[in-house]
This record gives sequence, C-alpha cells and structure tokens, in this order.
Amino acid sequence: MAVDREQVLKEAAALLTRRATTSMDEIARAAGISRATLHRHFAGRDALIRALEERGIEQLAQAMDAARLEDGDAATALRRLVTEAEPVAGMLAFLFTENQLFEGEAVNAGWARLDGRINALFRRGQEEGDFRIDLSAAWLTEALYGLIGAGSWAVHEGRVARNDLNHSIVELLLGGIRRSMEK
Amino acid sequence: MAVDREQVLKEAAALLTRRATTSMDEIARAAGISRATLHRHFAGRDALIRALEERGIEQLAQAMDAARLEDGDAATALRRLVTEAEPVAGMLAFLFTENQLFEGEAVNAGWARLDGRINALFRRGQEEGDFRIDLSAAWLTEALYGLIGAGSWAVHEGRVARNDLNHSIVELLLGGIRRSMEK
DNA sequence: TATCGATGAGACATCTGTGTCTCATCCGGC
DNA sequence: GCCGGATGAGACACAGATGTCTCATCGATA
Repeated sequence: MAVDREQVLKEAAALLTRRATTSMDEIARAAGISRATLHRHFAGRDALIRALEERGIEQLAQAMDAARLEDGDAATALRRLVTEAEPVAGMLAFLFTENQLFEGEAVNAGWARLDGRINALFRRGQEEGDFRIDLSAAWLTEALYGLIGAGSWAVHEGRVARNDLNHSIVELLLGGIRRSMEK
Repeated sequence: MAVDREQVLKEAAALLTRRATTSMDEIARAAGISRATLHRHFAGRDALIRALEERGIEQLAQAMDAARLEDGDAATALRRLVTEAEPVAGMLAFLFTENQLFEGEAVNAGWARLDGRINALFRRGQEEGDFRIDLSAAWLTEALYGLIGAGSWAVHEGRVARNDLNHSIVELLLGGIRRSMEK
C-alpha cells in the first residue's frame, strides 16, 4: 500500500503553516502514517521541508502559468495571478517566513525565477504607463508576497472572510486605501 | 556592573528577527554576556520572548502616541504612524510571525488595544469619506502589518533601500500600484 | 497458500537546547 | 585594603525531537 507522497506533503504544509515547529511525529500522525514510514519517504526533517519548498515553487509556477502573466494589460494579469495563487497562499506564507533558514542552491534559483517573473509583470505595467514608477518593481513584488501572507493569516484568524481574500488583496494593491473619484 | 536589560532585549530582537530559533546561548553571546547571566535576568526563553513582546507593544504604543492618530485627516495621520513605527518595523515583523505561538493573556490584550487604535484610524478615514469602504478596516490593519513586515524584510535583504522604506509603504497603502491621473 | 514488499509499533542512541547549580573571579564602594 | 554583589565559566541533569534499527503484521499477488 504505497503512501501517497503528495497527500503527506499536503498535510505537512497544513500543519507547518499553522505552527512552524510541528514535530515529525505530529506530521506523520496527521498524514495517517507512522513516523517510521515518514522517515522512509523523506530522509529527515530537512528533506521534508526541502520537498515542501520544491512543491511550493512548482505550485506557484503553475499558478503563474495559469495566470498568463504576459497576456493583456498588467493589472488584469495581476488579478489573475492573485486568483490563481490564492490556493497556495498559506503555503507561500509559511515558506516566506521560513526560507530564511534554508539556503539551498536549486531552491534559491527556483525562487529567483519566480521573483523574476513577478518582477517582470510589474515592470511591464510600469512601461505600459499603467503602474506608477516611483515604487520599484522589486518592492511591489515583496509587497505582493507580504499582502498574500498577511491575507492568508487574517483568513486563518477569522479576521477576513475567505471569500473576500482575493478582492481584498488585489484591490488594495491596485487601488490603495484612498477613495478615488475616478481612476 | 549591571547588565543593560534594554540592550539585551535589543540584541535579542535583532537576532530573533533573523532566525526565530536562535538559541539562548547565541543571544547571550551577541549581547556580550554569559548564558548564566542571561538566565539571571530572564527566567527562561519564554520569559525573554514575553519581555520582547511587551517591549514591542510599548514601543508601538509610543509610536502611536507620537503619531497623534486622532489629529488631522486620517491619511496624514497614517503617514505619521508609519514614520514613527519604522524604527520598530523589524521588531514588529518578528512578533507578527511569532505571536501565533504564544497566546498570553495580558499580551493578547495589549495587541488588541493596538489593533483597536489602528482600526479606529482606518474607520475614521472611511467615515470621513477619504478611505474606501469596500475594504474592511480589519483587513487594512492586517495589510498595514503585512506591508511593514515585508518592507522590513526587503530592507534587510537589500531589495529596498532603507531610505525608501517609509515612502514605499505609505504610498503603496494610500495610492496603490496604479498610476492615477489625479486623486 | 506461500511470498514479498510495505507498513506499524516500539526500542534505542544521539543531539541540541534548556534550566539549575557551583565555584572562581572581578570590580566598585566602604 | 576589604567586602559584597554581579558576572563568567563550566558541569550537570533533563526534556524533546531526531534518526536508525528490529521485529511483527498486513495485504496483494503469483
């Protein structure tokens, strides 16, 4: 009865997102397998985190593909990106706070690629005259991550309705707090 | 030669912001004292974190006082808040990701008070017709924390210049990404 | 049914961090 | 100079998690 590796990673992500210090034993139980079996599939805790990171990178990359970042105007592409990335928001929030620990070669390269794609999207919006240019694309990228993380956390805490998450993030990013007469 | 408790907390905050699992020994060394002395001043790791949290709450409260949140229009008050809170940004980023673990009585009450003040600021802006009302004040509060955290991290990583931090946060919050003809 | 691979349960050693304690030392005030 | 409080260095036991191993069991398949 082969263990569903993907299912294990999913459970692990759910637990670690809530508490970064969740033990291997707790993860194993949550996944419905024994600690021994967990170790048979992932050499150790580091390997598990690494696998999670690779999974997160892959999922975000797929979300980007699905969002077709290069199509249409940048703002609409950004909306699509947030929509596609929402299911991975919790995972991103976890990795965003955790990735300071592990500085793997391939992993960093993976993040750099993703950052680059988002950066490019913001730059495109700036070049097309739609996005303001007094805020660097690098900062906008970080801010996007930050808002996704904050939003995911807020939903988890019950301070924001899950249904509003997408709208909350995108609208704040695009339009800001201020009520504008027209735009 | 009395240990400078404030200095120890400052060092601890700096280290823990970078890596949440920094050991007591590392903190002690960074503060230039021995682990034994560190334990003489803080009963244990929990007590140290608790002290950090109280310190963060106090500092943020002072920043709010200095920002005079009730004076003038809400947007300007928000600008003042970000300016005053900037020196504590790193600390806030740490506590923001860490407070999910410790659920102290008094501590939570302290955060609730601060959240309430920020919430009130956003609500005031909404009632005065300056802030949009399709984004809840609760979400705006979370978003502010998120952006401060992301900004602090971006500065730490060298992706945003420290001098730009204030401007980056406030402008994104108030105006959003979009280039607007007029506002 | 017999077999083989995968799993669960548990024992075990190890490691890291923590909290406590003791003892020597240092430094300032008397 | 002497004394007392504070500190540093280090030993110690303890707790929790980790990684490895063994052995029994279960289930699918030949």
